[in-house]
Amino acid sequence: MEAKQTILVVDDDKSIVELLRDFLENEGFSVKIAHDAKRALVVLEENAIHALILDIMMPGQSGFELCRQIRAESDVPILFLSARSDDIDKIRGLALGGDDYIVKTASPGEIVARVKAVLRRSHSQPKRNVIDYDRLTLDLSTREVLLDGQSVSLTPKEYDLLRLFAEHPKHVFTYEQLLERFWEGVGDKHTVRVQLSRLREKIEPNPNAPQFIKNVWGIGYCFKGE
Amino acid sequence: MEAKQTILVVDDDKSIVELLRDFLENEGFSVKIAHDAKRALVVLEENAIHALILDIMMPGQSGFELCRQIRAESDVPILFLSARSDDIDKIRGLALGGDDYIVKTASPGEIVARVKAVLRRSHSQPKRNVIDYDRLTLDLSTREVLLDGQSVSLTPKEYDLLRLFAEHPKHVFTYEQLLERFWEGVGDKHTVRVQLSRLREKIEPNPNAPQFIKNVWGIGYCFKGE
DNA sequence: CAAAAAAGTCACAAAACGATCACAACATTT
DNA sequence: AAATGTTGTGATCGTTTTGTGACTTTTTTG
Repeated sequence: MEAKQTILVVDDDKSIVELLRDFLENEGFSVKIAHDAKRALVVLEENAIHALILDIMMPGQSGFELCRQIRAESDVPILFLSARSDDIDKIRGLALGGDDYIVKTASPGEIVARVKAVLRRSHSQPKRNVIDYDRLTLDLSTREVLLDGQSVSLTPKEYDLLRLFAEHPKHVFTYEQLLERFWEGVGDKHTVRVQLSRLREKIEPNPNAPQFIKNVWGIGYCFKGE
Repeated sequence: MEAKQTILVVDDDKSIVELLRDFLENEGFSVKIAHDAKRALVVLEENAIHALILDIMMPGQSGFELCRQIRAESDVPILFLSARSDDIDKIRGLALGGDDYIVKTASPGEIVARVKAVLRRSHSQPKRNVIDYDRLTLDLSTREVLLDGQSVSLTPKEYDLLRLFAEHPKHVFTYEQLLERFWEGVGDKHTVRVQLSRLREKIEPNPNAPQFIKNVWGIGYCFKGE
């Protein structure tokens, strides 16, 4: 007794778009098409879109940039589409807010399954804006951070960093990725270290033996959520 | 049923580039051009490239060096292009990460066939980010290494070495190749031995009788994955 | 079997890396 | 404009990693 769900497919490659449209319509989805980022935003505005499939590589504005723009306003599930699966590690590292990642060579069945999976997730969990670990809690809507129930006041950069880490536990972020994301690519590893040192000072029960933000030698940092 | 694949051709010789472009476009590939290494990296960054054709001899940075740089971040198939066929023997075994080698005098048909072959190979193996042997597991995205399920902490160099070996089981790497790849060509065989000794200490169940990294007398080392 | 060459191990020093402090530059608020 | 808070840079110190030399063990060869 469900209404038809609408998926927006964004890719400049028409053959891929057609392919995906076939798969998805066969499974009972309604499909909208956009061939570039600008058009995608328009379609998104004018239709009730339940999920997006987004090509990373597109002429003009990239899928990355588009994702960021969409995320600024909406939490609609986004699936990234990439030609090469080794891109996917890089994308995960960038933590752009994609909900899943598909390789273009994936089978029709797999693609449809992934789409259904993110839809299921987004339905059952109508947006969680609190990240909760044993002792540490982030409220994403108010930017409030609690350590053992006590409010901790973080600067903007500290909070943004912590949020990225807390949203991706166990993932190793390289210095380069962090610089890319928080310092527009210009800057020094040292800057990252100092910033994280200050963050630890505030959120680590014992900053000398960090529990949450761990260093990975020669590479970068990683968040451990128990 | 497949999307257009994009090939990046890197060669300073414009006539060769044009020739290759014609061949490949005739076969339905999309072709990008770069005349030097620097430009190639930019193009690679900005486009979804499915394979590279790389001239070995180029002014400035050589094809070797470029290949190494690319391999540091990606597993995109690389075909080397050389004027003389006797160069090619030298290149093979250098373990630079090239996937095939073409002589410049090869026929259009052969070149296209080679390109298609590497593409097929790279597709059928959708690039795993976990390398799994019976007792040893590498997670390429988190750089985590497990021995019998137990986490092993490796230094950056140890991990990089292990990864190379684990990715190319049964392949014999000479001291020279290892020095070339991990020590920028400067260094001593002794350094390699010590480094591998330390690595064995950590990953070999019995370091006195190595199971994974075996020595090849007088030549170098080799990884046995059962 | 002995000598030579290659490989392995250990210990120590040099180099690279990470954490922290202090201070200056910059932005924000009042 | 002063006060306050935030962020980047330089200096310093402790830690981890890595290269080198001395020494031992193993393998090859005559």
